[in-house]
Amino acid sequence: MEQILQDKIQEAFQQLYNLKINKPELQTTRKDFEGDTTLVVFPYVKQLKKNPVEVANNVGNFLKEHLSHISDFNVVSGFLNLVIDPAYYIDFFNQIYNDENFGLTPTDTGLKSLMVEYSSPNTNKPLHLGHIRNNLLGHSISEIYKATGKPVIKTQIINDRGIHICKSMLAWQKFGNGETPESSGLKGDHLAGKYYVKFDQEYKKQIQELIDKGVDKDEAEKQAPILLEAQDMLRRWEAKDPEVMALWHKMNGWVYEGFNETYNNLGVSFDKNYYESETYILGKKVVEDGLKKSIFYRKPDGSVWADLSAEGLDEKLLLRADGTSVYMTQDIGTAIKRFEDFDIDSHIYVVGNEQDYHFQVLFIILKKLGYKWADKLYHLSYGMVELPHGKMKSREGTVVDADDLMREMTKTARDISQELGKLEGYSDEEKERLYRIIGLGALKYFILKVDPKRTILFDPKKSIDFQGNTGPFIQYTYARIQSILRKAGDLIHKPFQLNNLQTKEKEVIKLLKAFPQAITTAAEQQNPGLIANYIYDLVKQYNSFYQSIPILAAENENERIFRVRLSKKVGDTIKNGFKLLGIEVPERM
RNA sequence: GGUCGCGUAGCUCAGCUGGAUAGAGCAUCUGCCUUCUAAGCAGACGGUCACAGGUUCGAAUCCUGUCGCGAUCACCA
Repeated sequence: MEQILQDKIQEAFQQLYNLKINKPELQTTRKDFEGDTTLVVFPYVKQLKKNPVEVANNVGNFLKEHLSHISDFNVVSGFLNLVIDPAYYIDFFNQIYNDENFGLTPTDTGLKSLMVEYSSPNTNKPLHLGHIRNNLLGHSISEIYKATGKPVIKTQIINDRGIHICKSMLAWQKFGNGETPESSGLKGDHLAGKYYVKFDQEYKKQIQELIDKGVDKDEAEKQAPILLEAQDMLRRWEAKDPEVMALWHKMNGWVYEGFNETYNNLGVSFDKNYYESETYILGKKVVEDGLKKSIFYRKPDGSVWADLSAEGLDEKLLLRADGTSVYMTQDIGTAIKRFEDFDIDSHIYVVGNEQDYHFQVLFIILKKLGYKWADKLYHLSYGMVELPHGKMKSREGTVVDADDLMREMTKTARDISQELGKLEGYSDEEKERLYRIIGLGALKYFILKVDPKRTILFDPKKSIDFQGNTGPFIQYTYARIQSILRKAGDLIHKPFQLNNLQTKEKEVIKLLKAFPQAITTAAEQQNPGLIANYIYDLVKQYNSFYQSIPILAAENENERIFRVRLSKKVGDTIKNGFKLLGIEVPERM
């Protein structure tokens, strides 16, 4: 329809004014004016040097005459408001009604795959609130891309090597007394985290002892025996000392189990894991090749650098003087390996905005190295999650743990639900499942609806609202629709004839129509919030319709059938849209 | 100091490829359960879109500058 209308408008200007115009942009008419879609004629008036009202009227008349679906029009200054015949909406609705997957493109389009990296944890401590935003964004953007027909491979890079890992291993070895997840009842990642903290405490104690003995602070920080031990352990790790390797495998195993539990609860998953311990070697090799080709250069001390001053950036270190690799080196290796391992043509990194510079540099270096996919790499950068009293600091104990938070959300959902007492006849098991769906729905929606690049303010005490623009509000609407469908019985299968629509119904259909566009735009902008806010608009519009005109109370059976069907379609769209956000939807609540 | 991002109602956020009177939710206040689920609906109150210029028929939106907040500029990851 849009297409036809645009063509016709071009034709109108051609015939009436002999003016060739670009594809005109149409916008939805503001609610306070009559009409469905609006053409702004100001841009053309300028070229024609004519009165805007006159031009708009002429074009309006032309369209009304030549297009059957334009039933009327009105002109307000330079705005031409076109009224579209209800039959058009009814036709459209009937077309999409039976398509359960309306708006979703199947993933067998033959397109090449997209790889999405997200989560990317360190193996020395559990996941926190920041990871939750990361995971939700990564998972959701993957689902959104799939919905546009692009196959997606989800991956994470597991940061399983380095001094921080040795710190928790060492502290466990020294103070752990053989503690295991089983013996302590702690999740594996929390156990590792406990000893990481233990290391830090011990380290600080030793520094203080040295300072008391008269050693100066900087020196004390370098000399503390426990730090020297950790550094020694790292050297032994790199030399593949069997004892250290055994410990490393054991503790990492615990951590992975813990992570998997968190991922499962959060509803995210990965198709392929990369381990830093496996990819950093390739990075070193590539950098050395680049050095031979003079893409990089060596400083007198032996360290290797990339000169990016031509790009307006700095010099960047790629290999230390002792030949060991840095973060950048590893990421170069990892990127190349991924494009070798998989038939992909693009790649998204979901990583916080504190690494904006890192990725800017990484992409330029890969381009310099001649990889033609380098300009198909994207950094989905997102803002920090801040707490009311400031930033999260692990040392100050102000980190919000991911597992705790999810448990807390479920508890809040339980408390509120029990207060409302709506779940009679449900088994305890069903109830618990529902509390989880609602609690996590609240959390996920709260985080995803915000533009990724913005900093989020998260107040754990107030927890999360269940009213207004929230996940549970939308879930509730879905549950109510299911209730209508149960009561409506066979009504839904009956044929019907309808010639006119209420204004609200038209609004709801317009929104349904916009669903595919919302998905495409969300994918392009890598912003799940667009879908979240789209669904909210739809639900809001639908609710206000539903309340003012009880669906099953219509006198005319045709109308009743149509309203039930419209409800079903709205329900389907909520379900499909929420799936893209990784949010479940309840049959009853 | 250089670079990047952000600044919209008391609070949390939409809107930003320039369009009509800048929108929601929370909070405060007023109505609505004999209606398919009131976790809802209708309404009221609330704004110098940080500030100052510029571009134009038209700017929250684009450009420049200023201020404020954050990130980054590591031989950490």
